[in-house]
Amino acid sequence: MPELPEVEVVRRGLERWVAHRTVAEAEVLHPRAVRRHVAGGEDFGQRLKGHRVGVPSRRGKYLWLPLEDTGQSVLAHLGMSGQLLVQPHSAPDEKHLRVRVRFTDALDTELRFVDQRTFGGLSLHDNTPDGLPDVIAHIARDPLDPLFDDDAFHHALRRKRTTIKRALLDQSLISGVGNIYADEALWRARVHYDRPTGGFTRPRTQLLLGHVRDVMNAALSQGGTSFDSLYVNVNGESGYFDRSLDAYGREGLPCRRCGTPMRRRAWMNRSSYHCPRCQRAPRVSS
DNA sequence: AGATCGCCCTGCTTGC
DNA sequence: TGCAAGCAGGGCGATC
Repeated sequence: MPELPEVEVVRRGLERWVAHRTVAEAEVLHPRAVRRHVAGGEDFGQRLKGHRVGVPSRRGKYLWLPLEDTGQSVLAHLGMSGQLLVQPHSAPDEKHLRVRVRFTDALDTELRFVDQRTFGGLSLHDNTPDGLPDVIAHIARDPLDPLFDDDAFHHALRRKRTTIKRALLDQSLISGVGNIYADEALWRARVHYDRPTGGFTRPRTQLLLGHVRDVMNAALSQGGTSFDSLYVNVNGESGYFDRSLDAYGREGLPCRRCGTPMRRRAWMNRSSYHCPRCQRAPRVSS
């Protein structure tokens, strides 16, 4: 499940292996992969053809490839199971290959979007004056963005009548945090997922943000070293995703701080993992 | 209008 | 053994 660090690893791979190449042909093999492109797969391919790719950018879990001199970008979201792979032409098609992009140069590689569960996809959008695809203008900056405003985040938290894990997953408040890193950061900060945000003090917000950044940077430093030249996103198969987790997936296992068995709770159609001792539930649970 | 919920999708795991 | 249900879950649109 790619979250910010995994997507950033992909972005770096694309910057190295795809930037500044000109599209010869884009082939859509599954319509759902480009469902956000209303005009359809054929049109999507035609519009990429002949354009040069600029430097890939990222905000939260979204990444995009600017198409130079068009004012547009190819936006990508990996969803649950998406991968962007740079493969030799001769590599056999992956079972869940959805989109293939070939380039005009003589390098023997092509870009492939592979996605088993098809929650992810590619689409083409106009850029805002900031160079951001217009459809993600509502996505907040992510906590590794130098322009992320800690103080504004704190005030937004206090304004919202919600609980802390919901807030961490709200991409309009802070982007790039998914279920896994939310649980990890909350465990590190010793905060229960159902704690109301209205009562957060400035130091408590700062502490939590620090842990969010720590856990993401740790994952990033692992991921940054484990992909090779032709495999941009390994998505769980070869190393960077098996980083040590302290909370997520550890139901029944001893808390690494206090030894108390970790708990899993059904939460918003998914799971929340926490230590019942280190992360005390609020008195009035919603 | 802000908060909440259901749905999209496929493969692996679990249980009867 | 075989099938069905459960589970993984980000984001968007509908609904309250």
